[in-house]
Amino acid sequence: MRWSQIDTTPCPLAQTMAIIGDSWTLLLLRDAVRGARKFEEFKQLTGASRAIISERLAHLVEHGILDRVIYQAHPPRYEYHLTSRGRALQPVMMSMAHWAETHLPALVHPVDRRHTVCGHRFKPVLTCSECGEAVTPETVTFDRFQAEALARSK
Amino acid sequence: MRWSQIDTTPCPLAQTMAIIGDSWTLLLLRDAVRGARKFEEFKQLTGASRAIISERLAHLVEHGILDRVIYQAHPPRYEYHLTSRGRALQPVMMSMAHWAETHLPALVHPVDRRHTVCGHRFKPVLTCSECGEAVTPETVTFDRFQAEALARSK
DNA sequence: TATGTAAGTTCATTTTATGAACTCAGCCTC
DNA sequence: GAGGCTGAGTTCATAAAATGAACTTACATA
Repeated sequence: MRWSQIDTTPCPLAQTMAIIGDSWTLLLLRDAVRGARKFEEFKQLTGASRAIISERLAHLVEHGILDRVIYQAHPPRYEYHLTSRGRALQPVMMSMAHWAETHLPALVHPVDRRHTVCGHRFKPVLTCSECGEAVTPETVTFDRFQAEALARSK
Repeated sequence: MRWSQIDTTPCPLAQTMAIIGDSWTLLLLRDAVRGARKFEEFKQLTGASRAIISERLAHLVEHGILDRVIYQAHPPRYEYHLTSRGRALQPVMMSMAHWAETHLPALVHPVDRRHTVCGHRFKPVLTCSECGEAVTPETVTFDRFQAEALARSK
C-alpha cells in the first residue's frame, strides 16, 4: 500500500496522519499557532523549500485547516489563517510538545505555556470527559481496536 | 534544510516529529498499542512494505519507543514491545484520533474508548495541571514561542 | 532606470518509497 | 529426507518525492 492512499482507511489516526502527518506540515501548523500568516514567514520559520511550503499550505487549505485570504489585490497576495478546525489541533501539538519536554529534556528548550483561566504555567493533562480524572495508558481500553486487531491477525 | 536534519532544532514539536512523524511510524505505534508485537503483524496491520517496517521499527528501537526482545533463539526471532516512553505517546494518539472523530466523522469509524477508573466511554479532554480546567486554544498562551517568532521574523 | 518584495513555479539532481523476489535457519509433513 | 512453510529480514529495479537554485509576475520605492 502506498502512503498516498492512507486516507482511504477508516482509522481515525490514519486519517489525521493523512492530513497533518507529512514532514513539514505539522511545523507549518506550529508556526501558524505562533502567529505566522504569510508564505515567506512560513518559509523562514520552518526552513522548508518553497515547493514544499506551497504544496503543503494548499493541502491544509484543501482540508479546511487553513483559510487562504487575499490581503492585497494588485498583485494578489495571500495570508493563511488557522480555521477553528485547525485550532482544534492544538491539543495534539501540546501533547507532542509535552512528550518531548518530558522524554527528551536535553534536546528541547522549555516551553512557557500558560493557562489564562488560572494564570499558571502548566502541563497539559489528558482527562476523562465523564469523571474528570487523568487518563493514563493503564486506565484506558480500546475494545473495538483490540477486537479488530485480533480479527485481522487471524 | 532537509527533513533528515530536523532533529537538530531544539523545538519540542520538531523533535517529536523527528521520531514519530514519518509516514507509517505512527501507524506502527497505533498497532503496538493495539497489541501487535511481531514483524509480520505490523506488516499485516499497517500495509507498509517490509523495508519500511524494518527501517521504522529499528528507528523506534533506537529512540527507546520500542524494545526489541528475542523470543526464540534458533532461528532468532524478535518481538517489539512498547516501552514506558512509547506508552507515554498515547495522549498524542488519543488527541489525534479524537480530532478525526470530531472533524472528519464521515471518514472514520467510531472508537470505543473506555476509562477503567470510572468505566465510561469517554472523550479525551486536555486540562491544566494547575487548576484542572479544560485548556482550549483561546485559553493558552506561549510567550516564549511568540517572542521567538517575532525575533526570527524580523 | 535599477533594486526590492511577495508568492509562487520550474527544473535538474538527490533521496526515499514501493513491490517483488530472494535469503536463511530451522520446523512440519509425507 | 525432500519439499514446503514460517518469520524476519535484505536486495534490487523502478517510481515517486524532496531539495536548492534560478526564474516569473506585478507592483513599490529610490
